[in-house]
Amino acid sequence: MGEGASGRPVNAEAGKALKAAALQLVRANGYDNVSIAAIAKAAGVARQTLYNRWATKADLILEAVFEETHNYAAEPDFDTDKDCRTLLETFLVNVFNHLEIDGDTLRALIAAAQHDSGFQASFHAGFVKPRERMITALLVRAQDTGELPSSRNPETISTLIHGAFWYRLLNRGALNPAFAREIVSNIFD
Amino acid sequence: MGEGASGRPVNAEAGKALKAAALQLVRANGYDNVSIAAIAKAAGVARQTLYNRWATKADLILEAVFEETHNYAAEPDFDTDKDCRTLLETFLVNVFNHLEIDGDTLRALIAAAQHDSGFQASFHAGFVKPRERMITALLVRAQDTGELPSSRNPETISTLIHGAFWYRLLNRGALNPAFAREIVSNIFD
DNA sequence: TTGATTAATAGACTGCGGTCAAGTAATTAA
DNA sequence: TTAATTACTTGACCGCAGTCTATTAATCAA
Repeated sequence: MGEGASGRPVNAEAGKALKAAALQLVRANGYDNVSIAAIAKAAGVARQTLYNRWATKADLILEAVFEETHNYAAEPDFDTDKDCRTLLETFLVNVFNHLEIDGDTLRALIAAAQHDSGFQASFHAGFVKPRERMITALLVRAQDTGELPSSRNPETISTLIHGAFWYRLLNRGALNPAFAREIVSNIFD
Repeated sequence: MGEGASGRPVNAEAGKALKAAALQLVRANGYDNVSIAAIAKAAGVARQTLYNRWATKADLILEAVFEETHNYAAEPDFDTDKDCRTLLETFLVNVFNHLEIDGDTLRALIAAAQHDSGFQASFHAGFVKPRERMITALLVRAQDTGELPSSRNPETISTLIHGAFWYRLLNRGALNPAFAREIVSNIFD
């Protein structure tokens, strides 16, 4: 057993090239206008190599587009003396901002999750659940500081917040700072 | 000009048969497991006849599944002396109930709207917008009766309510009376 | 060097949604 | 009866996601 047991070693470059090509093509042309074949061709790799690494197109795009998202500005900064209300609002503004780049892709991934329960599971684990936890944690903290009545249920409020965001996204409504402010105001006022 | 100008008349039976077959097959097997060809075959009609009437599979299913929904229990009953809070809660419970039949189909239609802007438009006009208006009207009434502070924005609250519902639906969470109660409680308490 | 093992390639294949074009059937007007 | 018009049928066609199989390439162990 052990790591590199035997056999031809995996070409790490191929995986990187596929993710890079997928990212570039999808952002340029939109999820539905980019074929698996085109991504493989742009990466200079056989189509089947792609399927060796990811089960579906959606799995590849999820990883390609959102592994870089983990880096910049995902988690809200807990180590400030700002109040939770402000923390939440700026967090939402940041998320909404990023969606100007990847909003269309995210819409396509949510759609893909609806007819592929395998992808649904990884999408939920890799995207949905972590964001739910961030907001819930922030709300719990708001209860600690007394900004939010302890009678409210943080999970439910988290659902309300994410729901508003998904609803606007999927119906192509505006996701701007004003909307972030309005959500926050409805939670805290 | 005028109605039946000339030419072979439309066979109304064909349209009905297609909707009936679509309804039955989709509820039995799920949206993604029913092909256009299967629906046409079950209706005893050519595939092209289907495309004479509807632009896409989604358009047909939307009409087939939700024309009967217009009938039973869509609008909340405004002519009672119940308070708006109760009205909203029972309305939500009714909607959630119906989703035990057509929830999967609705998920598929929301997904379809994400990669077809033509269908997106008709789905929004025929399904999304009417329901938004129902809830908004109910909330305005709640402000009239004083149940809801007039400082709140009914449109935003409507988005929060629908969003929570969509979020649960798309993430396959439970849509039960307890959730309806929790939503209402977060709006009115 | 030889074998076993695993990766990568190439290409055929399936089923799907949707389009297109040619032919046939049913109706109205002349 | 004939011509025009419109609906319906039939079957070919396209591009796509995903599967399958046979072949070739790279590595380790004997």
